[in-house]
Amino acid sequence: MKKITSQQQRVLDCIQIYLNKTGFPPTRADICKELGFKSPNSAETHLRALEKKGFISIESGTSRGISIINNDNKLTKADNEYPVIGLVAAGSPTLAQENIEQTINCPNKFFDSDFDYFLKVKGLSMKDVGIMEDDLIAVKKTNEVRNGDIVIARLEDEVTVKFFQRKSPKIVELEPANEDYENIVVDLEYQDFHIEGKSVGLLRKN
Amino acid sequence: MKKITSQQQRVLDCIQIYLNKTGFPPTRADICKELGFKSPNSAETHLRALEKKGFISIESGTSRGISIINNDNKLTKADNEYPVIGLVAAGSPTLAQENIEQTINCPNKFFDSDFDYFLKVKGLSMKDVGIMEDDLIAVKKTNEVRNGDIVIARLEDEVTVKFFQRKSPKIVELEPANEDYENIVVDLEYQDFHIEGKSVGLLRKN
DNA sequence: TATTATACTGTACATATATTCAGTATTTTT
DNA sequence: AAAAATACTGAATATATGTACAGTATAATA
Repeated sequence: MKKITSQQQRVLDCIQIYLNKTGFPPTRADICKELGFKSPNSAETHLRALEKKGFISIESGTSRGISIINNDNKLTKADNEYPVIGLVAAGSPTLAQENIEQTINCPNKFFDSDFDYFLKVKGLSMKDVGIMEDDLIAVKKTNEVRNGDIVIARLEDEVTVKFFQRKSPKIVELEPANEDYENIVVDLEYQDFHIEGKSVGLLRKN
Repeated sequence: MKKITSQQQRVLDCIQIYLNKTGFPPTRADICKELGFKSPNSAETHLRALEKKGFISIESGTSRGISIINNDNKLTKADNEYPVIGLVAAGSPTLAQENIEQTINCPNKFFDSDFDYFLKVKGLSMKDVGIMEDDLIAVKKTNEVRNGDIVIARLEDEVTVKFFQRKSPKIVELEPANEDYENIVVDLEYQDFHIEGKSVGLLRKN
């Protein structure tokens, strides 16, 4: 099996998550929507690369004709095995094999909304709302968030958990829940900013 | 679940077999080809009937947007319904029917220790360790607790969640995690005191 | 008995979708 | 240094597909 690139891994994860959520594979457009691509050909070329490397098979001329081949990896466990991903200082919290610390067996409808993975929290920037170090946040992958939502956001190469506040069409503010931390003002025009998802619940083991 | 007809069962089986074989659901035409129908509407009407009866779900306007709804709780044998008990100011958190607000389906080995019920938290006396109002504490019923454990204790008629500290054979201190609250010193000789259990985890829905 | 559900055929069409072509740019490999 | 792979945008198109409409016929139900 040839080496997979990080972007190709994101596409592969996207397919698996879509499958878990809906029961059928995504279209090229679905992948674009999920990962922020603007052309269906972006998804297409990634799919062809994944097919060439043996990670998926594609049925030609068939809508949603994608199937994941190597099902012995941890992503394709039983429906209710959720990966736990460490909140690393740099890079996105991808579902890449090396980022999965463990998996947790959890009912699919455990929280009020469905969700995609658990994120292990580092730091105390949200301690005033009871999010402590090593807590597990149930994250729903989406970029449809509202003001006041607790979001998992990537700013440049750093991933953080903060309150989301849209100040203007081009300005977003990330607000911590800890007086020792400052608000982060994001200028969407000049900074690389992406919403990974939002918190739909929390789990703590002690 | 309503009764399924033999033809509808054939269609349902066809979908499952197609899924196992290809990894994605069939189209109407695929079903027709497999079962010998000559009109896609034959498949369509069967699908609508299966949807109406709750066997499948169909995503409107979506190619191959069929997913089989499996209510097989045989896979989730290790799951259990755990009661959620409100933390009332007076009285013990008993498992009496009238105290159970709801139940939550949760794997038995969800937390590091087994547990007996969820306690819904009132107040903010433990906010500095991230236990907020309406959080659900997983409680293990026991009176074997150690210093520093988060315990659910009853003092006279009041139930609270606090840190446990044994000061002497007859003196116990209950310590909040909130500077606005005072430590509670308990004299076991003169006060009615009982350990209901200890916290082994926490669950929050938002 | 009237009505609804089941079980089809057959045609038609809007749109969902795969896929090709034309570009640009960067990185990796040979 | 050249070639190949990666990583995209954007437009265009053939076709794959869901789905509505028009019928026919039988069985189950109220």
